[in-house]
Amino acid sequence: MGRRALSKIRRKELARAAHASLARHGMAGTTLARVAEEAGVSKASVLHYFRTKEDLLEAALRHGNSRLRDEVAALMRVARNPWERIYAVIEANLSPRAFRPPIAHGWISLSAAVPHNPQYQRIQTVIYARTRSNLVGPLRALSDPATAELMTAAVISVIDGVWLRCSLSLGGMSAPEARAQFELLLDARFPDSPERQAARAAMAEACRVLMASRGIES
Amino acid sequence: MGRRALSKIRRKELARAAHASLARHGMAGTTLARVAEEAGVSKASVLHYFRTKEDLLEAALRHGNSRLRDEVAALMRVARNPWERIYAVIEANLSPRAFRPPIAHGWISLSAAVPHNPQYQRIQTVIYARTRSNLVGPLRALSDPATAELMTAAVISVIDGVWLRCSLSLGGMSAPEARAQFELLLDARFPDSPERQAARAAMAEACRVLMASRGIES
DNA sequence: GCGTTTATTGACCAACGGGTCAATTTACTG
DNA sequence: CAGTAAATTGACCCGTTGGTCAATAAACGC
Repeated sequence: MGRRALSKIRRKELARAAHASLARHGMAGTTLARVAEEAGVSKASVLHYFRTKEDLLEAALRHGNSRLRDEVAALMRVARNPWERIYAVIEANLSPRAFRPPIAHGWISLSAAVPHNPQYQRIQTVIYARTRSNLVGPLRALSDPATAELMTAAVISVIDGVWLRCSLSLGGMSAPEARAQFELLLDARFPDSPERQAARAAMAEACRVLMASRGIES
Repeated sequence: MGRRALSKIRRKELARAAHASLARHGMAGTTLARVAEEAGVSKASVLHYFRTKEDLLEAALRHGNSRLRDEVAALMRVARNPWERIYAVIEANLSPRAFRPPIAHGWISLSAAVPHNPQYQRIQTVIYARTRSNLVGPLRALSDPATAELMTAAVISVIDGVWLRCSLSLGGMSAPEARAQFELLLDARFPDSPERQAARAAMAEACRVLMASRGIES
């Protein structure tokens, strides 16, 4: 095994460990020692692969987001029309793999750090732009540009809102509850047409299949 | 001046200082020394009024929320019908006094700490329950119970979403943009009736008057 | 096999954070 | 005024944390 490949693997594993620690213990509780323990290496080793803690957390942020991004990408590849693309984004954000209190908590912890770290801010901007792009495209196909923009912003707000609520574990925001909110929001401009119903069912099923194939239960 | 009253005042001032530090420097950057500096006292004095840092931050959380609560309460007293009560909640959450990146940042910072502190969790639960109650009441008067519940949850999600976006200062979520999202959401179940239009205008004006009377510019 | 990277680690360090304490000053009470 | 309680603070303590370093072990190229 090449040293180069090993290095990549170690970095990935450390990013995963950092993300796990972030999810379980939050930003304050995520120390180099804990990440090292989680990864089963020494603290000095962590610093060997990441010069600073900020670098490590940045990798953790990218790692955590990559899971969601892959989820969205997988469903987007399955989607065949605008409605399916919209539901691909929604279902990916509610998939049992991602929509869980610890994951949401890690996400919020990093969001809280964004104003103090330009690098985090850049990453967040990219994430935001991608989600926006994924939504505004299909919505433009279904409505006028202004409506598409507004609906996109509103859908993103609801995503952030339900994720925040999920991270707090208060009243335990569940995926079905969240789904109902998205339906309500979409109702504001779109009738529940057969195409929309079919797309909703198709993407929910696609998400279920993807989860089941990975052995993840909802 | 009684010692008792002085103590109350000092605690309030320290809570304010802690909240200000939280808004400016986030949770990690909020140290006892910084709060002391912000309040113009020594670090030991801070510990004299709050046995522990957790106590201090709890007070800061209550303080920050009390401003929003007072805002909502003031507008709710002005409101005379269900629609006005709904817009009272929305406008209070978008008032220039509260809807600002630093304030939102402080709020998110504390939200990130909620899973690690039962006391914070309890406070958040109360805040959530109050907002919910403020919304579900008027909504029940305008629709069936199930719709009222769902719309309440969705409005809260949008509130949290726009606040989170506001705290990130990405794309700079503005109050008008946020307002448009609430309008869109409400459109899902309610026509833009004359009553609704009148209430919207009335509460926006009431909020403006309240702000102006305090010398706060939007 | 040999020299040179690279990985890994324990030991160590300086900075900092929360929290304690004793001492001094200030304000109330009788 | 005297005495007591509260306020205020500087000095100090100690655990933790991010980060450094030199030493050792492993892996690679030749």
